Amino acid sequence: MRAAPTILHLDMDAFFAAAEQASKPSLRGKPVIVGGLGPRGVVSTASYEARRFGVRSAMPMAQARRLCPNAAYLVPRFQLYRTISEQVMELLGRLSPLVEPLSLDEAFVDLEAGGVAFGSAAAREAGERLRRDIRAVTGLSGSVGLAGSKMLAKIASEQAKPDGLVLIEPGTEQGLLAPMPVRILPGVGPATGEHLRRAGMTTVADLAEAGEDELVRLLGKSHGASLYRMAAGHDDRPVVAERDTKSVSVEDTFDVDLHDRVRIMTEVGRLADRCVQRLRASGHSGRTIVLKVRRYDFSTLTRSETLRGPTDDPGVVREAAGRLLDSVDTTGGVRLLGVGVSGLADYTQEDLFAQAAEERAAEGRASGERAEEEPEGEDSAVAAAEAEPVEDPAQRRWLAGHDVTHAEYGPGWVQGSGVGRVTVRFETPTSLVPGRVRTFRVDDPGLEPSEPLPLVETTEPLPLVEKTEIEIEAETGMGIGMRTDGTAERQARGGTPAGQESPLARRPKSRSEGGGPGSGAAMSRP
DNA sequence: TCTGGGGTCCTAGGACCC
DNA sequence: TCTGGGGTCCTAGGACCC
Repeated sequence: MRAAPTILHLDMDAFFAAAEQASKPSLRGKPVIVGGLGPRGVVSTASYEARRFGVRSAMPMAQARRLCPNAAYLVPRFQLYRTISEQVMELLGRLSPLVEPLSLDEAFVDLEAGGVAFGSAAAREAGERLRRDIRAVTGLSGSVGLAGSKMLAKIASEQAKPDGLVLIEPGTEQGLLAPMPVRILPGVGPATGEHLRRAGMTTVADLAEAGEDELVRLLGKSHGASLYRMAAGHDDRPVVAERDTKSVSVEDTFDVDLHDRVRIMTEVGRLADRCVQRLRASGHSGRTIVLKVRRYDFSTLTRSETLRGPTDDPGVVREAAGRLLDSVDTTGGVRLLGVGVSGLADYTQEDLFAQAAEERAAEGRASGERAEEEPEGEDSAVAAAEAEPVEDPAQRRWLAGHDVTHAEYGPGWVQGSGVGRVTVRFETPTSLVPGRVRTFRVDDPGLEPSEPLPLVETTEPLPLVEKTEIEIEAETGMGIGMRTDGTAERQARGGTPAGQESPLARRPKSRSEGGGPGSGAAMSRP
């Protein structure tokens, strides 16, 4: 707990929905709901206009449609959000080297470490300037909390929403915290909240009065002790810039439950391949393979197997996942399947191969031999992706909200599609009035998918051009959490030999199917 | 038309080892 | 033929967060 409010928490307002409104003038001031549009989708983010109807994050989409039938329903466009996020994080980086991103739309910044503020006045000024800069660069609003600890900075930004700034003056924390409901404390979710309520504790003051021993007795040593400290306003957690990834996983919820054992095994194989692609893209291999199965009744189980050493071989992960599936009873039907890898090691098998090849090459030169190139087998995950159905113009999916360009009418976005037709609204982020709507056949030769356009007019173009593959990954729900600059990041940490190609750079431009319902939906809690 | 997808951390029991 | 006490790894599940 520091004596000055120099920990800043930034939270973008209704981030996904706001980004869509910024890029689609006809949606400004209207309810917008971003999330999975399939039968089992949930809301990722609702615009403030939609929240007035009671729509909330994590709500089933069917319920949102009942509450707010006239909203615009859009599928998330992660590449757009990621691009905006990078711009925002860049602005944060100017304040301090200590920036801790929590998600695409949220981060802590240590202003003292950046030397930009050591007292209240300077901190407030930095926060207001940041909000202005974010609006100027992205066209979006963010809320800022300033306090002497992470917990309070986050509570402050929550109070500042939307589009505001709240500074909690050190010394006032206790009085502020005491009457608040326990749920505002980090680590108190539905289960703990209910647990505490049954014990007669509903406010932070109740927790502080109960004492540490009582909370430890109720919630266990670690949870109880940390909660007691939080309730007393004590939070010394530092802002941490870099965190090591601990696991990589992918999962799919199916529109209808799967019963056929062969189909289930096929899906597990596909998930294993996708998981390995992501694992490699992140520059890791891993030892423990995890299979996740959610049954028809929503009961969820996991099975795991730890290998003797780390792998990033899709065949190995596939087989392990398959063995794990063999031990699971799937009668009754399967709603969700997932494959994950944990116990990560820093280097990919590719790197190890490359190192081994280099060593052999060195030996070869010494003995006058020529070292063999590593065979192509390493890319079987990519090969599997290539084996996906080839794009057929008649089969193109026009996802609601995605950008398109028409040869005659220019840039626009998909407003909806069905029964062989696709409806497009022709407008851009900088259109002054809502654009005109036209309907085409889904196989109209003049219609093409296109990249998101910059939200604000800039002197320099946004770096969107070279990210096509990632965009496609995002559409199919495969790109979540993947950095577009993974190689650069690793180089910055000295992890990648100079000149080595990013795994992403070799990814084929296959528009793989399977972006099922809600695939790609991620949370952006308001 | 009830409940997504990607993570993190913690607990607890059993195996195994010293 | 009573039965010690860790430490660490592995597995499974649960809570929580965005």
